[in-house]
Amino acid sequence: MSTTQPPATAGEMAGRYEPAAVESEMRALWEAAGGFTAGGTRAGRPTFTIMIPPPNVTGVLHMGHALNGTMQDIVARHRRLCGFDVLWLPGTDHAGIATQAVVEKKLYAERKLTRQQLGREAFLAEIWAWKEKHGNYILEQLARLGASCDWSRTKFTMDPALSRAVREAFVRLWEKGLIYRGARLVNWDCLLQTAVSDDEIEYVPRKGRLWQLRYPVLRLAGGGAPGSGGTPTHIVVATTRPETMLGDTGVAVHPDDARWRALIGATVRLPLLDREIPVVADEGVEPKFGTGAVKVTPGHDPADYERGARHRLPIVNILAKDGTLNENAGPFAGLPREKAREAVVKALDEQGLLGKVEEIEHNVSMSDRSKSPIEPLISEQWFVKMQPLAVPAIEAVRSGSLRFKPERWARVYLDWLDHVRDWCISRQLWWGHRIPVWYDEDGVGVASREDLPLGSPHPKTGKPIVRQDEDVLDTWASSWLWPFATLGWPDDTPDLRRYYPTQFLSTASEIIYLWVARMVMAGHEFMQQLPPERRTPFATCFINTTVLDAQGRRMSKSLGNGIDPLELVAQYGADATRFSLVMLTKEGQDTRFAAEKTELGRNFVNKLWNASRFVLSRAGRLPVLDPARATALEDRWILSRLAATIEAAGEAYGHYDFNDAANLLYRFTWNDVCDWYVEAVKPRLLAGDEVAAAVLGRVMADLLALLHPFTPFVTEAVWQRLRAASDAPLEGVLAWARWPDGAGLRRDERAEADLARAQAVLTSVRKLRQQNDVPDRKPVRVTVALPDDAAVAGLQRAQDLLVRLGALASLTAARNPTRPAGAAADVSEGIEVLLDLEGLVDRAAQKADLQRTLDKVTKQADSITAKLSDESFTSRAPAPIVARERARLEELRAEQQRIEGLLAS
RNA sequence: GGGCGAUUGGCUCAGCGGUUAGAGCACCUGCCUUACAAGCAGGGGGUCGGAGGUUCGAAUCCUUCAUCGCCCACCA
Repeated sequence: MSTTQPPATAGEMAGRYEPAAVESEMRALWEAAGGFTAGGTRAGRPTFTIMIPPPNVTGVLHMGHALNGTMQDIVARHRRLCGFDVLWLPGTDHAGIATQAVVEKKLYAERKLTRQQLGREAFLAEIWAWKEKHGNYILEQLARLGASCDWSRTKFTMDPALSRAVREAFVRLWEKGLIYRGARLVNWDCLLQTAVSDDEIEYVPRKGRLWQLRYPVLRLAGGGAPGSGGTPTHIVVATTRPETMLGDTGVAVHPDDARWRALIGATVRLPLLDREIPVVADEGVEPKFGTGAVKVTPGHDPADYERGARHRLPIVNILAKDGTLNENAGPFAGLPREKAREAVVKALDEQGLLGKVEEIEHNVSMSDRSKSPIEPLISEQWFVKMQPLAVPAIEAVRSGSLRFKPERWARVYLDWLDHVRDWCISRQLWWGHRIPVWYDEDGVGVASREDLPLGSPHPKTGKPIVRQDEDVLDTWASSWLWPFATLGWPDDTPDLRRYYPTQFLSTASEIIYLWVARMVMAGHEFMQQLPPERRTPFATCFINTTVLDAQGRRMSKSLGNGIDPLELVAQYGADATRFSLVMLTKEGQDTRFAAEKTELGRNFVNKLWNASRFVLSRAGRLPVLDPARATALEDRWILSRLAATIEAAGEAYGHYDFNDAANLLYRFTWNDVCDWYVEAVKPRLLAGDEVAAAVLGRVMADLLALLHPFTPFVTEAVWQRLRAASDAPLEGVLAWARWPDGAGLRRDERAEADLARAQAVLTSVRKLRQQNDVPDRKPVRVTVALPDDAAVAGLQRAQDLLVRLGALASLTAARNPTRPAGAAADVSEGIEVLLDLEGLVDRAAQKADLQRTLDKVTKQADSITAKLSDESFTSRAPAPIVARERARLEELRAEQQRIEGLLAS
């Protein structure tokens, strides 16, 4: 084998932008320049803070993260360019259940060990070891997308400082009486053996059965015998979970239901256990469903729990924590719930107490985490009273200290807060913040900021402490403190004072309840040293769109339809991935995405790269622009367009309208700069024209800054090259440069109109060339007829440009020029363009084309004529609108005449 | 059962009361023009889901229907 020099890649040879090398080079450049650490030399400036929604430590970057990270980075980079001291703080969430599950699985796969076998301490050590090894993976992935986070301030929800904050918050709430422990019906995950919150369950439609069970009536309300007066001897209830009948403590019917009214107040016998239970009247029963009679199982159904409470029915719990039936299930004790269901049905059937059985589709509640069915179960849990915390969180939106974008999400937020329920914060897990409550021998609990060693005296009772609560806190009990706990709270740190509250939170709609609302509550509850409007943890909550697959389905692991953002980065580049996402993502609108769509961004980045390559290689030194010397039409035009673009882009960025900003910059870059300006100026540039070079230098520098938030790598790379070639005093690193201020630029309406007219003429010329098989570079004599003197003058100002770009032998412009015989003709915008072909014209194609234009114009003219002859329009529409229609009609008439003239000749 | 969103060229989406409804992709034609074929030039194609209404004027506002999607809700 012979060794050879690595050849230039095919891509480089062909002028293709190759992102991989540039990206790592630029990251190194930023790193060398000090990285994106907040404060430092910018300590004197106004701050702009973004807290990353901490992804799970177990996480792997998916499209949602990529989109969210891109949005935050766009804002961070834009604000940095605008001169702010930007802190974008990164970090990860310990994600209790998810992480514990990952490590448990690994432990079992590798060493056939369960966590119980290992014991609490050793198991936690395993998780920490896992976290140290893999915990930063997702942040590293984000960095590859270009995220300009302050990596020196990276936080983790179980860092000692954050853990301290969690404990402080718990104790404060405890002291205010907002934390209580109680036996409540919770959503029990039998697989993970923990409670999960309402927000962590989902309803999945499943095929099931609706069984009718017959409970014998023992005696009527007044003590009458069953069946007397024609009353039913049995009450028939319908259920999808027959095994829960073992926990029934009543039967409910609607008070107005004629079928059962006679049984209200009666006592019935609960079969199998021979318990006597009452029949109660409850408005909440839907007579039309099932049999109209509902078994009431307060221990195992949330609706029944409340119904039972209304009628003071006792609660019987028949389930153990692992999902098997307990001693209250009598003969069925010890059976797993599925087996118990069969056994109960069989037993009832044997006693002739089973009624109709129907196949139905119904919603089954499933645990988000384990995907196993949720069993509502009474258990002792810790709760936070939410009502008092919700009040200021509602006020935050009402007063405008918190804004949602799109605004409609505010209602979702408010609706939830209006009906907020107490938050079950205890989890029967090991991985998480252990509940800081200690008990004495009588079981009297106390919350404490400091650990209470076993044997030490209980601060209230004085009796020795015997144990700490076994449970840990819900993960959200740490992440709701994220906006300030990451800055050092509860200590009064300089960071906390400087960077709280934050300005921008970007997240997904799914966690408005779980996270956003709770952070606002926490901000108002725990940051009371600040005035109320400054307690709100973020000024804007930006809700991202959902990235769907090409068929419009959610991307999910189980469907396998997800796209790995890093594969896009590898294939198309980080800039291309980011830019494509922004171009395809309109605020508030879900996005259908397929990998190929990244070509959009890749092509754009490539275009930008090549345009700059051309300028930098052909222009020589780029002098500082003196706007006074930029007198050529194309120069005045592009500078005017630049002025307009800076203004519009600034506006769009400021309003977080990223899609608008990207579209606008795309068009300016591709159409205005590349298609027109660079083409117009090529000969000048190659001839060493300094003004053209200076204009290009200015346009490029400003454009790179405008695009930098979207495509940081390529813009930085070009900036570095531009800086080396330019006499302008450009900052050393684009990432910390200044946002274009438009100095020396102004809108030039006349230049824009002149150029638009020239573009129309040129398009006609090119069209005629193609129609008549005239090669692009063969010089042609062109005559243009224009509607008025102003247009004629305007076209004359564009003469040089037209001759150059259109390869014209001559250009004649007048209102009514002499028309050369045998010319090819085109009419558009009231401008008639004639190409002198000395009779070599394809008459048929010509006529067909002109006829089509004429039809269109005639149709429009007719519709305006009708409009103008309508009295109600002319009298009621605003005068300027009517005048505009009149003017438009005149133009159309003139155009009609021109075309008719051409068709007649 | 409520709430929200969507329905615009073949596809994916902009436009959200006022001239001729736009873009990218795809398509047709001609071009390897020394920045870019991941490109250049030119072109064709939609009356804006259906029906009603408001208005001088509606893709844009209102009502209603249809279809699709998301969220919330204790129909056992």
